[in-house]
Order: sequence, then C-alpha cells, then structure tokens
Amino acid sequence: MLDAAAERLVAQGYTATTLREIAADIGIKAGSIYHHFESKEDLFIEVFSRGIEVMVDAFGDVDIAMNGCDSESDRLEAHVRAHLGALFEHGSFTAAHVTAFFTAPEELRSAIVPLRDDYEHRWNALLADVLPELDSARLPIARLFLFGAMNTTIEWFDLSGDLSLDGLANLITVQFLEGVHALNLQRSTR
Amino acid sequence: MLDAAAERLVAQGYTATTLREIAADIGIKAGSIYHHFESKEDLFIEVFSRGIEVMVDAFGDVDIAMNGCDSESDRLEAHVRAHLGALFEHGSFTAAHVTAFFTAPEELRSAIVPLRDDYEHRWNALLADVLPELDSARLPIARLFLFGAMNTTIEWFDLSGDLSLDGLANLITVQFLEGVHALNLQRSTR
DNA sequence: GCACCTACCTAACGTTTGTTAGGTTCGGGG
DNA sequence: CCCCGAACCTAACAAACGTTAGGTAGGTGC
Repeated sequence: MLDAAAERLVAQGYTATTLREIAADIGIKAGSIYHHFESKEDLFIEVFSRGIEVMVDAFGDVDIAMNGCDSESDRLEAHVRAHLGALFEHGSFTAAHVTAFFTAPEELRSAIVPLRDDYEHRWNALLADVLPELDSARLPIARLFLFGAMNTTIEWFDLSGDLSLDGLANLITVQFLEGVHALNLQRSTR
Repeated sequence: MLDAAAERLVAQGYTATTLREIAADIGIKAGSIYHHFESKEDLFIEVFSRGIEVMVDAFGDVDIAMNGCDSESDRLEAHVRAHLGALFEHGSFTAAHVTAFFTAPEELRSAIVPLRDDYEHRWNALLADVLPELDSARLPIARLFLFGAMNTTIEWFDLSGDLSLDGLANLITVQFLEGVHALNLQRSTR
C-alpha cells in the first residue's frame, strides 16, 4: 500500500493522487485505508519518511563499506552511487522527494523537513572531508550543485539505457569535483 | 490574470490551484475566467507557453548581442545568465516550468512539449559550438547536466543574498565547462 | 462455543471543484 | 437614442474529494 501510494505520488503529485486510486491499486476500498492511517496526510508522511530512511540507510552503508578508504574521490563516488541507487533501485519512496515533495501541503512538509535536514548535514560533513580546501561558506552551495546534478537525473536517466548507474555516478562525481577545483583555482588567481 | 495564475502555479502546483483562487487574486469571480479561456487547461497552456516564450526571447537576445564574440565560454556564460534571468527576473512564467510542469495533466504537457523541445534544440546547437570536442552522443547528457544545475537554483537561490545572478551564472558556467573538460580527459587517457 | 481483534466493506456526509446558463453593467458606433 | 459586444456576476450543476459511522467476514485465544 505504501508502495502504491509512492508510485502514484511520483506520477501525479500529492493533490492529484486520490485515496480511491491507491485503494484500487491494491484491491481494497478507500475507506479501508483509514484502518491503517488517520488521514491522507498521515499516509504520505509515512511515504516521505521511508524515502529519507532509504537514503540515510544507503549513506550509512557506504560509510561502513568505505571505512579506511584512502581515496577521497572514491568515497564521494560511492556515496553518489548510493544516492542514485536510492533514487532508482529502491521503489519510488526516494523518488517521491524529488518529484512530489513540493506538491504536498506545507503542514506535511514541515513534518518532514527535519529528516531532510539530517540527511543534508551528513552530506555537508562528507563534502567538508572530501574538499577540505573549499571555503566553508561555499560548501552548502556546492552541495546544492551536487544534489541538483543527482536529483535531476530522475527526469531523464533510463536504467535500461546504455549508461549504467555506476557510469552515471562516475560522470557526476568527476564533473562535480573538477568543477569545484576549477572554481577554487579561478578564485585564488584572480 | 496570467501573472496571478503563474504565481499560484509555482506556489501550489496545478491541481491545488483553483480557479476561484486565481479569480480572487485579481478581484473577479471564477466564472468570469471562462470569458477569456475555454477551460482551466486552456488557461495554463497559455501560462506555460509564455514561460517558453520568455526563455526563447532571452536566448535570441543573447545570440544577437554576442554575435561575433570570440570567446566561446563568454558566450555560454551569457546564455546561462539569460536563462537564470528568465527564471528569476521575468515573473513566474518560466519558474512554473521547473516547479509545476510535472504537476499538470498529461494532455496539457503534451501540448507544451514541442515548444520545450525547440528550446532544448537551441541549447544543443549552442553546446555543440562551445564544446566541439564533445562526443555528440554525450551532448544531450551534458545539456541535461547544465539544465539541472541552472534549474535547481530555483529551490535555493536568493536574489537578495550575497551572490548575484551574474556571479551565479559564472559559477555554473565554470563548474560546467571544467567538469566536461575533465570528463573528456578521463575518457581519452583511460 | 464464546469473545475478541484485525481487516475490510457499504453507504453516506459535507465540501470543493470545474463548468455552465442566463443575466447585468457599461462604453462606443451608427 | 438604440444597439451591441466585451467584461463581469449570480446561482447553480454534476462530479469527485477526504472522511466517517456502522456493519461484516475470518481467524485467534481461552
């Protein structure tokens, strides 16, 4: 049921997704949803929470697997790969954050934002490690650039195409790292 | 009235925006909208069309202004600046494309997609000029990277902050160009 | 065999939505 | 002065929405 809700959410957004549709998808009636959730809002809070959960878990797994890795760029690439994996390989929960989060009512969003912030802080810490030469004021902007690159792939990347998720992760990581290095060079030589 | 519709669209998405709200914003009643448009869908087709129009016009202006410019990277930066200008300085029409296009029903979207394609083709041609060494198969992906970087700024960039639109355009352009160069290097030395 | 709980259904409720038919106001042209 | 059309309003329509109250089937524990 959460899966069905997440898929509809990605495809249609919050308001356009009706409880009757979700119920029909899993073969029950709309009223029955209220046996499991208090409201539509409650249901989708759970959906978005799982989306964060998937991302945070993937992040944690990489942290463990890459413990002691000497190449900071390899570490970053592994995390990028994990984020893309959350987007494309673990249902629609994480994808919902990219495509439908801003279609949800504000009360719902403000319940989710703290979870989002937690995930973003982990990335800030990671980037501070990987890019120690980067001005700390520019760090959040760099993160937003990277998030932008990763998240917009959901609008065009095709899992069954020529490019693999590993390849995509490498592309994004290299493009990002070299771009940031170039910016630092430009700033220090001007 | 189109302005009001665009603003609501950006803030709330297609389904959540009601004709009664739009009407109230401009001081008329909902039914009166039908004197100007045949339907809700029709109204928002016009809104999205204007969004494309703003982008295409901005693109054309830069093409003229930069005619005979010898620096390809300056040309690209000027176009990036123009795209950001369309997003932040010309009402909510273009912004609606980034935040609300996928919240609109499919029938509406398919009416707009040809216009979108036209704009994207112009960028493909521009990037082919600026990056002649880039594999033509990678060109659409490079464009999507750049679009991702430019369009996600709408979620965080603040016009009244420290960073100016000119500065942001420079940041994005440098980061993009150097990233692509690095990828080409990586591919040819492997 | 009885009580109980979980999971579901039926049938409706009040509200809101896009939409429409018919009427009003008002300025300009013949 | 009359007419007409543009711009708007009123009042309602059917449909769809989230939500709820009350009822039912089937399994579990005692």
